[in-house]
Amino acid sequence: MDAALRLLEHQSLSSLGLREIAREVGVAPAAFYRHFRDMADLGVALVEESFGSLRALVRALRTEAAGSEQVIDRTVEVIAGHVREHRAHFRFVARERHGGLPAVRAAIAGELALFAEDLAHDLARQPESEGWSAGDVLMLADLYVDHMVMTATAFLEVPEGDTGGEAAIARAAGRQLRVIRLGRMHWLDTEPPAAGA
Amino acid sequence: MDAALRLLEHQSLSSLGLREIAREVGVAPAAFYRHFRDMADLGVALVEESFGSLRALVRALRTEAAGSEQVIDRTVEVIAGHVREHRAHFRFVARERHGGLPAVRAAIAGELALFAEDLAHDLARQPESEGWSAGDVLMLADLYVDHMVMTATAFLEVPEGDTGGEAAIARAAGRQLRVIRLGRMHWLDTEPPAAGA
DNA sequence: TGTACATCAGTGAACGCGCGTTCACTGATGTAC
DNA sequence: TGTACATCAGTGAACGCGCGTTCACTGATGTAC
Repeated sequence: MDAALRLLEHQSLSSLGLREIAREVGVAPAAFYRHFRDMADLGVALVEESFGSLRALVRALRTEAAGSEQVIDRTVEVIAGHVREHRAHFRFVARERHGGLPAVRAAIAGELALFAEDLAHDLARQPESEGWSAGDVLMLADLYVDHMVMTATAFLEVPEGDTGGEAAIARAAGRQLRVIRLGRMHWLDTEPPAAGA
Repeated sequence: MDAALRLLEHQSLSSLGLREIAREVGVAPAAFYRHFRDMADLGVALVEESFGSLRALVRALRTEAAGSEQVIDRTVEVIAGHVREHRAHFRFVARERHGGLPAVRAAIAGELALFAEDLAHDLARQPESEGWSAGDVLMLADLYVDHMVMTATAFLEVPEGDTGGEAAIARAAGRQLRVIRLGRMHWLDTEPPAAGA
């Protein structure tokens, strides 16, 4: 799996060959079958490994004081740090999210949906969500998750070690999160409190 | 190009073969070279074709009355309509945005940046942007563009003809745009008016 | 109006190559008694 | 403690196949004079 991840830095799963991986590992092609049925099988395993480290990210954010102004900067910092440390995993997920193999795509979509549900659960318990319908909380969670994905992707596009580029993305992402937070705070100003609940 | 687009519905460009395209067209493999140098060349041509129709979308949105509440629903409708009519193009762009071929990725990133700049220009002329720095307007435009991309992608994930699924995504996207719009309206409440300008 | 030439999309055969997959096998490690 | 057996990762040779690319070619269409 490490060898595959290494090779996937510069290509997508559907163009990666089983023999290529075996060569990188230094092993006969047939040895591949001792571990995976086919490439889709490998892909799903890589998705699981990738989201394992993403869950660590969620846990880290969960322990932060929620709703405060400074939590926004911490959130962006945590994402930046995780992307930096798990570059290959994030790149793999970004590539395969809309990539070629349906099984891999489905696995990623499932993990992201779980992610959004967890976040919705956390958001619902915050005082800012008083008066919000469950559907609206999930909508907000989806917006946050989408934004996190876009931010992580933006970090990936910065060449490794370019701290200036990273800082620019962090600044923009932080301001965007502030826009969303302001919108959240004023959501009930215009909507009737229990609309759609 | 039409044949390639047809074949790209179920796979990514890097796994698509030149012979496969020739077979779909009903032509000898060598005929491919009369039109494109290689697959990356084809990919870039497809990106240009795809964003040609996207520009029509921008123009359509530009003529709408800006800033009003109802423009949000119209925006989502227009995106939904364009995705429905140019499904193959959008799917191609979504796939290759982070896909395997660097030339294709670069072409897409360039088009999206142009797209965001255009939108920033439009936003800057709206009364709601009074007191905003140029950087903040571009940040907002990026947020809108990212959201449009996520929305278009979400529409793609709905099976063709599932109007119920489409409506659910349209509803969620509209509410998310309202959150962003509320945030935009209250942006200057907390920031000093000319901050960072 | 007719003729000579250029352009251009497509042909079909051929090439060498790397691919995924299969097979019976080897040898090391773990387990039961 | 020793023996017999099961498990399991890896081997290496072989297979048929489809790939990208090249080549000299054909025939239709457009253009110049």
